[in-house]
Parts: sequence; structure tokens; C-alpha cells
Amino acid sequence: MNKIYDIYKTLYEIYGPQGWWPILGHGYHKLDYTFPRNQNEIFEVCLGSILTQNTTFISVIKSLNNLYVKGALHVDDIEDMNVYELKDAIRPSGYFNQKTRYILEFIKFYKALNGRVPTRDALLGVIGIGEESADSILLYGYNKREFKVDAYTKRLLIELSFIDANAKYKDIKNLMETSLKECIKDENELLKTYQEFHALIVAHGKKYYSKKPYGIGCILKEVV
DNA sequence: AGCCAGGCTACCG
DNA sequence: CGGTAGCATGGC
Repeated sequence: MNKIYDIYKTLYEIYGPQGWWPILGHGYHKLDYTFPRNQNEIFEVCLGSILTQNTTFISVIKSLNNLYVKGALHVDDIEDMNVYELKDAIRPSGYFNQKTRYILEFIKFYKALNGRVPTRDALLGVIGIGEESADSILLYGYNKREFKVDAYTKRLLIELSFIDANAKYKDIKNLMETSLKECIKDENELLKTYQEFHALIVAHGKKYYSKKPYGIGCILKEVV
């Protein structure tokens, strides 16, 4: 046992299972784990990972639904779609010019995979896919054990004095993965914990780590 | 009215 | 290398 795992258990007790990644085909129900995912679901996770960059998932759902009602929530349909139509569909998620470019670049990469699982480095080579998006795609799309770090994760760990402000993505990812591997030996259980933990951090982060000063009322300060 | 959102790239020193 | 402007809409 260690403090990181204690944090996970506490968040799980408070918020319960989050069931990420929500898939439109499942009506966005919670706890819609599919293992393994089919190609449409994998692609939807990829699309959502790009669309949610610096954007709330509520807005992403609107964009995905715009594509869905056009019957275009699939790789080939988006590729063939008029670019202005695509921009208009994803407008609710913001940065629609950038994200349209990112999506079209990603589709070229994705189709070249031919159904195979991309490496993390290969994903990072795609324009528009940074570390968090790559981990998001691997963790939630491909069910790979890659911890996803986001702004809330960093704020939380700074507030709880696990890291300092200049910690890099890699450092934080390594802290989380190393700590959890100490406690969880079963690979499938470890995967599910990575998936839940990030989602739980977002749930908690929205409440206590959105507005400065961060961490007011955060119960985790009494846990670690 | 202003700040924030489940980031990333390009460009600067 | 580290730091930062720009990207855009929507919710509160």
C-alpha cells in the first residue's frame, strides 16, 4: 500500500465507478466498459480525445452527436465529408479549425494502421496528438496500461506535495504508474484502475481544483 | 463580465 | 531546453 493508492481508494469510495470512456453508441451510460473495443468505438475514443483538448466533454458530446445524426461518426464518412461541414459539426468543441486539421491528420494515420495497435511514440508523431491525447487513446481506446495525466492530476499532486510545480508529464505519469504497480499485480485490474483513477481525478478536480486557490475543502489532504 | 474547460503547436529567448 | 501566445466555443 502507498499514499497514491490510498487516494484512489478514497476517491472511489466518494464518487463510485465512473465508467470512462463514455461511448455514444451506448447512450453515454456510465459503466459501459467494453473489452476489447470494436473499431468504431476505438475511433470514437480517438475523435473524442482530440475534441476534448482544453474543452469540457459536454461540448464534445454535442460535436459527436452532430456527426452521429449525419450518420458520419465513422472514419471513412468524416474523411469524405466536406471540410466546412466537418468544421461546422465540431464547432461546439472550440478550436474547430485546428481540431479539423488534427482529425484529418489523425485519420490518415489511423487508416494506415489497418486495425493494428499504434505505439505511443507513433501516436506522438501525429500532429495534434500530445502526451495526454496519446495516453487517452491508448488507455481508453486500446485498453493499454498507460496512465493519463491531465491538469487536474498535476494540480492535485502539487497541492498534496507529491510533486513540485515544475514536474513534467513524464515524471507525473511515472509516479502514478510506479505507485499503482506496487499495489496491483493483476494486469487487468491494473488497467481498470488506470482507467477509473483518471476519471475519478477529473470528477474530484472539477469540484476542488478548478478555481484558485486550489484544493479548498479537498478531503484528500486528510488522507495523505 | 470574466474565467475556465478532460491540450497542442509554433515560436521565442 | 523552458516559457508563452494563439487557438474558439459554451457554461457558469
